[in-house]
Amino acid sequence: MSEPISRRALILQEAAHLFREKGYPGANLRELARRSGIQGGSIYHHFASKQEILFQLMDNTMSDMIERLSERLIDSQTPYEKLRTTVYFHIEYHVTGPDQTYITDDELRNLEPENYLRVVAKRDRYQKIIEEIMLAGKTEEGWRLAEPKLYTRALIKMCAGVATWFNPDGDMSITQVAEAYADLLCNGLLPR
Amino acid sequence: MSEPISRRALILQEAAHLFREKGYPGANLRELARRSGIQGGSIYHHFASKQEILFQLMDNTMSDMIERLSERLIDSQTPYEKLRTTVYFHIEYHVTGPDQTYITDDELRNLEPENYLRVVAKRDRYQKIIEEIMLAGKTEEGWRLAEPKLYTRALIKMCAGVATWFNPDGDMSITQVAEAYADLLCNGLLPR
DNA sequence: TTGTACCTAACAAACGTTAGGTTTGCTTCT
DNA sequence: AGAAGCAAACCTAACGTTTGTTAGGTACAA
Repeated sequence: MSEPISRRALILQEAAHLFREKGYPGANLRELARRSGIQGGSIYHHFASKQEILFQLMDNTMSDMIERLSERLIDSQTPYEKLRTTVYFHIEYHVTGPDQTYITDDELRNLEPENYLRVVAKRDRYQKIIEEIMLAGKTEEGWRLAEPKLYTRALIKMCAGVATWFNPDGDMSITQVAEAYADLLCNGLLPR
Repeated sequence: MSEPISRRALILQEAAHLFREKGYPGANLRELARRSGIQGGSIYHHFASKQEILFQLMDNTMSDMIERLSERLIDSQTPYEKLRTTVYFHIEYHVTGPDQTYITDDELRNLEPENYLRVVAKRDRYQKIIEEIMLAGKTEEGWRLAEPKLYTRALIKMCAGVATWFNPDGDMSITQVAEAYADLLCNGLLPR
């Protein structure tokens, strides 16, 4: 079945959780090591520095998001379908991997300049994918939007925000939330 | 005109800025003192601890938000007007005081249990105000929303998110952005 | 003279990081 | 098969620095 998780992967996983709990500067490597089942110093056998752990975490997540969203969009034809797919994906990805996505959305300020640029570049690529959908919707289906970039950001923020309050044991499923959010974006609050 | 700012207020202001820059655990009191024009230890003449600075910051901000939003809503009559007013206010408040609002939205995890509860209580009061508007819109104007709480959160997240990218020197004013966001919430993307 | 506002210097603890040693499992040679 | 070699994975103990916080003092205005 699934391979046994490598220690390196385990450290990254625990780091995501710990960084979300305490923030990057508030998390310490001894605690991270403990949760990963090794001693403090042994972290450095797998990573060169604390900073590298953060960078790998964020860089991996961004790559994964771009790849997975692109895959999903292949099956969608119209801009309308693509928009709904994107809303679904973005919410689902944030809710299922809340640690990774929280770090990636929120710890940019703690990246050293070089790492910062690389992660931001990937984030911009991801945004661009959604922006293109908005643009296509405008030209092909007459969507009512002046600034595609503006609404791209609105979509990203509101969908990412779901992860901060969503409760798997609550009375709404991810799909139901995604449906509701997609409806809001498409049709708005006012009656038609 | 405006009174000379008290040292205490200055420290809070600089703390908001510093905490946003580095995160609460990443910010240190000597740097905060330096920016406030005093020596490290002197912070403790004004505050009992680093934690108290964070709490005062967040608590003040939440109180201010509740008060100011309530004031603004007095002039609005219909749920429709109230919704637009809320969108305007929430965006404007986040864009004009990005340090305070960022901390308040983001540093909950670093509050000690007692402080946490008090700030969350105020945050919930703020949310409740918006939720009531959603509910009124549904019953009085037939808005299309199943879960008012759901859309309240969507509104809050997407409007707060503006502060992360808004540029006062860019080619859109706060008002223009607010207009666009309010339109999106009311009417959605699809043509009518 | 009394209290507010601040400074200086130090404390103990916690931090990221490093050096050097030990264990473990695999490969290679005889 | 068994010994020898080796690199990866990990441990232990320590380093220098930074951290929040405190104690005790000074300057000054009411």
